[in-house]
Amino acid sequence: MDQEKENNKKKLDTQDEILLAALKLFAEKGYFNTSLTDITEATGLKTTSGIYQHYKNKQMIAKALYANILDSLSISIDDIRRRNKKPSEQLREVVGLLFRLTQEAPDVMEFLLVIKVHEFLPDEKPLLDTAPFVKIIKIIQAGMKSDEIRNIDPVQAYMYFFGIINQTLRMALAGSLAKDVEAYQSQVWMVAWNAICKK
Amino acid sequence: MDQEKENNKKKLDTQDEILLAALKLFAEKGYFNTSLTDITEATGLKTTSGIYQHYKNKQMIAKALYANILDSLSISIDDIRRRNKKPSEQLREVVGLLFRLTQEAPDVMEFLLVIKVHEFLPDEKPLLDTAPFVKIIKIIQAGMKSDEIRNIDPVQAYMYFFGIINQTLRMALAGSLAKDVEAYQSQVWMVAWNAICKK
DNA sequence: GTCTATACGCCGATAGAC
DNA sequence: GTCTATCGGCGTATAGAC
Repeated sequence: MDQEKENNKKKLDTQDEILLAALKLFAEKGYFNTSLTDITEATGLKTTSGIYQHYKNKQMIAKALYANILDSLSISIDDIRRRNKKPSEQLREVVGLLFRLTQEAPDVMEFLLVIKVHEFLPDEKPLLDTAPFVKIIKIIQAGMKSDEIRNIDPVQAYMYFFGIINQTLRMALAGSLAKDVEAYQSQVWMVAWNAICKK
Repeated sequence: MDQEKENNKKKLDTQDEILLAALKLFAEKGYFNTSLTDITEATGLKTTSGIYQHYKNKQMIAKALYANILDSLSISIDDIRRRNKKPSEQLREVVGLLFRLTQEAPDVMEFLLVIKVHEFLPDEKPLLDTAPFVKIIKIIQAGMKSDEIRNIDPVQAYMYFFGIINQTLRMALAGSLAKDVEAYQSQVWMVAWNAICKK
């Protein structure tokens, strides 16, 4: 019950604190510009030694972090597919999710859209082969079957649609947009959807 | 005349050889994963000391390289604007240029599209404030005046148009496309142009 | 202008006490 | 599980001979 109070705001164990600190620092300064000392300080530990209790080395921190992000994105997409039947609605909600993440968790989106993961995790699969993106391709293919989306190469459809979406989010992350990202969402959706929808 | 022979194939002085080696390595492995030793070997020198005759430090190599790339791109765009009157034609040729560069000088495009320059050159201006991109925005604005392009925020038009173009080129660079980039050029142009053209 | 030799600092990582 | 202490290595950079 004393412990309960702790649970309310933060039941974060050290493991997750490390991950959270690393996420912020990697997004801010990049993987190579953040030392274990930086992560240590941001976590509240005194020395880097504490880190090694939880992760084998710096790379493994990044790996765990990346896996977490992809997992959670994958789960969110599953949820969206479950709640919506029409591919167009599914895609619309995925866009909503990505805009919301850009607003509320820009560090996460930085990881997904701008950080070059393969520079420090050379063994990871290409992003397109990754669970969440495979699912997005499936949505697109379903949209073609149901005649909502033009019948072209799914990868090309992805390219057109998420080209526009991702460029918007990237520019938002870079601070190149005048207004909040969310302000662009409905317009950007329309233009992107228009690039792939039937007729 | 003896010297003339040299001029034909390569009048590259050591300065440029260093830049060329650095370009290749930075594009391949990233800035932080390439040591001065790597650059030294790729240049044909024996030790890193030779490098310091030409550049103050590693960062200055990257800076010179980046400046060169932006300059040459800027000049190419000037040339395109001079040779074509209609903004749509100018934009079409810029797209042609970018596709050609992606095919023939992928390292250069890697630098422009995927490398996070600010991680190692923190004082550079944002890409959008850079000469070639200011000129592209001007083309877009001209297109609006001449009623070829929808009258929206130029930055948004840039976002839509180059969102599609750049995503295509990025995927080509990542090896995610089945065919040569050039094979996609005309289709991608049409979709991108359609996203911003009037009616 | 390129080599030899060498210095220096930082960071990642380990051993072991508490 | 966190701290103290410390090591080893790599990568940047400099001084000076050729």
